[in-house]
Amino acid sequence: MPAPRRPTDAELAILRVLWAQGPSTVREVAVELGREGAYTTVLKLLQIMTDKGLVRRDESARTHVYRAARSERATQRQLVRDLADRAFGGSAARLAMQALAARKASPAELAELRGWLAEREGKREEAR
Amino acid sequence: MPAPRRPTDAELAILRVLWAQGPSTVREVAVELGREGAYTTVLKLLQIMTDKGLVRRDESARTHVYRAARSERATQRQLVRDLADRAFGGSAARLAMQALAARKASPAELAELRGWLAEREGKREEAR
DNA sequence: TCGAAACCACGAAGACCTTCGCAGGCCCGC
DNA sequence: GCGGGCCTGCGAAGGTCTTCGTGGTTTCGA
Repeated sequence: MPAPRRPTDAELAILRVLWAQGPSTVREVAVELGREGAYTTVLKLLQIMTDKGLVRRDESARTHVYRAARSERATQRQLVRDLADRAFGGSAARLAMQALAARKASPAELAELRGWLAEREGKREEAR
Repeated sequence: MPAPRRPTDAELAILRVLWAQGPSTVREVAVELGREGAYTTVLKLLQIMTDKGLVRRDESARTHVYRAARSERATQRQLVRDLADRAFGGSAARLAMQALAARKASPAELAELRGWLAEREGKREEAR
């Protein structure tokens, strides 16, 4: 694969449904998106995404079933890296700080983040 | 302003030059981008960005001077919020953690981040 | 069996992005 | 004064993204 292009907005919306619901038919995706009326639009997008390798299609049944080709985490990491490069001089840490400044995080999330940092700190200590 | 659309890749590249160098002419931007040969492309982009309100143009001299309309931080926050909504269910904290996992941060950056978190912790303590 | 419903493929339309060539105006050095 | 160089505006070409209509096929129930 020659460097997977970053998913577009519409593609990402579909991927989110697939990640949340698991393998789904066109109709299931359309319903979840609240776009049941635009069935063929969703279908076309899924066809394009299949060509791009963003999703895989199971054609064994008459009604095809689609699933995301890459995991949510892997895609998130790609998007984050991309944004870091385009707008933060490649620095993920600066991106992280702007993220926390841009939007309030719940106490639970902050605690998780602190824990994550503490663990990393521990590893650095070990390495000495 | 009716919600400024997210800058495209080419626009962001130009904005980065303007943030780094301050108000600049088309040529200065083109040179910094290493695209002096594509002068009119840069010019066109700046004209479009002026129409969109992404940059402001000083036409008092024959050679126009452009400057970013919004600060780097404000734009970064917008982009981060956008990405959080599109790919992280709106959670900035999860975005931040993925960012740190996706790309190594320098010790200095990690220290800064820890300090930032500690400060926030302090504020929460005060608030009690 | 037959018609409606559901499904897929395809193509085209319209919007945006990016690129670049060309034309016209201004300014400076010779 | 004039030619070359630099500047801007304009428009069009080519690509991608998103939307949707049409048409053909399969399936299922009355």
